[in-house]
Amino acid sequence: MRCRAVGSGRVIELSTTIRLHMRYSQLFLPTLKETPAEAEVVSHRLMLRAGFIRKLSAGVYTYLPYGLAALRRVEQIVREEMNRAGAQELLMPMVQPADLWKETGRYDKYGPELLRFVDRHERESCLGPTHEEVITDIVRRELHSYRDLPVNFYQIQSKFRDEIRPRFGLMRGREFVMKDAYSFDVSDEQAEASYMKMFEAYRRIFTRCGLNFRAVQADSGAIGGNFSHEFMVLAKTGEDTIVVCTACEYAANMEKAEVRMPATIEVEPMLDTEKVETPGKRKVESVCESLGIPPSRLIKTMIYLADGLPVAVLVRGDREVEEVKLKNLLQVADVELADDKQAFDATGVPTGYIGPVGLGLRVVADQEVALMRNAVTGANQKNYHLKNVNPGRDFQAEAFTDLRQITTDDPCPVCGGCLELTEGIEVGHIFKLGTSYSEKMQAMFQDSDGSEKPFVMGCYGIGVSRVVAAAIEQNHDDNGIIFPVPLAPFKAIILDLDPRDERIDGAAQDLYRGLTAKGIEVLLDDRDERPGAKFKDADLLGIPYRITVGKKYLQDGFVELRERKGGEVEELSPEQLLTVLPPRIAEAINR
RNA sequence: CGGGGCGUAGCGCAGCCUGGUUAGCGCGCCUGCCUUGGGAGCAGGAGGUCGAGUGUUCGAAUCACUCCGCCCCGACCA
Repeated sequence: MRCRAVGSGRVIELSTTIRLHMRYSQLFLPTLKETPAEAEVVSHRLMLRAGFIRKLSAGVYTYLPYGLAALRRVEQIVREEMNRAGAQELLMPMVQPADLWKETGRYDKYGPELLRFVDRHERESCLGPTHEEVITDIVRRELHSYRDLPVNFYQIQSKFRDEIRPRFGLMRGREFVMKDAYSFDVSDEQAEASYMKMFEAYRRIFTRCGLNFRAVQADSGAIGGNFSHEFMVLAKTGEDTIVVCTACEYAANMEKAEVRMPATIEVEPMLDTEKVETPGKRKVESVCESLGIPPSRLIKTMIYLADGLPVAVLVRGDREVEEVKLKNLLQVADVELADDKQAFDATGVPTGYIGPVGLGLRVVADQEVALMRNAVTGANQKNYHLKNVNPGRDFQAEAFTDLRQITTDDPCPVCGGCLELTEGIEVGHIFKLGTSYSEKMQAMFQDSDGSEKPFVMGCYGIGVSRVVAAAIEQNHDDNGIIFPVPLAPFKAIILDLDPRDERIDGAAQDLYRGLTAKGIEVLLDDRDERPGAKFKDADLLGIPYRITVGKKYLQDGFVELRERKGGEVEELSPEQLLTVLPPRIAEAINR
């Protein structure tokens, strides 16, 4: 069987649709006036209040019709862009045999996040947290020739990861909807081309979703090169801190952001070391105060336990150690700041007076420390510090490298511009996998020269349900959600302020039919509620355009149009509204 | 898994410390009246194994122990 997976051939469209009742009185949309106590972050609170979701158990939620509709909006955009990029959709099983996972060694390695269980025949199984094994199995069975490549398969599916701590509603659930894609190529170069295609597709997806995001370089680790990116939505409640450059495109995870070595070196003659008494001065601040020096003249000595073994870590007094960088340098699984007792046990010196000079411990230092002249450090003796300490002359370190947290005072490592710190929500992650899975699973194809080669793989994830949460985190106000138009389940809502008044009700109904006929997804609030309740719900639900039919219509034949995200109320005749609104919505979607 | 906290009506909470009648309040829900431009008002009503179990006691929502569930903070990640 030969199949061309990518190409410009014609395709058929089978659209997935979600139907929502368009009359509020018929729609199951339970909104809440009060916030359930469990919800801490905005998106979680608003999703509960606006009737998106209800919790079944920790990290596991039911999507109610309105929430499902929002999810489908994101899915639709994802599908369109994945398809545009030449990927093909399939759907893999959620329950997977352990044997497959044992082939790659991940059955043991994956950890407790992988929910394992046995079926009635005592066969070991697991719930798929990701699908590299399954897709690689498919490909090795079905694809055998370089002529079959490249391919990229994706699915949109519920994943289960038994998270240590589910939190923030849909932001970190145990069950969540994910789009995962896997590419297979003949060579590294081709795989990189596939990667770039996905990078582009992701940019388009998140742009179309109306999100403010950045692609940040992620840990390229063993693979090397720039072939792992995380897509971060900038929002206050993000779980990661990221640094972004105000001048160029640079963005990086705080943990990984490289600090640029300062170009200028202070040239200052080295003075003789001198011991000074500093009784009771243990904090950087108090030492500096009593000696009359700025914290940048002090070398701070932190004792860490690296997989349980003590290491001294040096940074300038005004800097903070970045533990991820430290962990990577030391090549250990875990680093932890020693407490006072552990530090004393390791050095024989109370914390506050520890220093690198004559310290019988492993010492690693931040690169900046190497540039310091005549610095102050602990004297390794209670109540004493040393002045005029010089790296190289007075102590050695096994490494002088980037070990500290980047700050907004540092220049952008790419262009030298100014940096800003923001919180980010990771909504997508793409990386080049190489041949590790295909080799372990013996997934080979025959190349044009007749040789057998392992497929070169890439994998690409999007947290679809998380995108919905992120969109809300980024777009809300005190009154509720402000949906980006492309993600809004309904583009407009008509407030029928008095369904019992024939003229008002008639006008509302006419508008409803008129907009529907023009293909606008509109919600008609025909409930027997007081106006206040309707206004509140319309705001809470985040519907982009609100049309009010009330007294003003009786008086002068006008209905009101207002954008949810703010702005003026426009008074229009129903006819004007029907001509004005549809193009505006179309423009907002295609922007 | 470590640290902190919570579990009382659909939701938000009081009561518990100091044990003692029919366990309260607000919102929501039902009925009726009334009202209709930012979650109205009045009247009536339904709704509770007080998370579960064991113990202490004449008597437990209240005290003790065990378990379960949930939330928040840390290490993981879409």
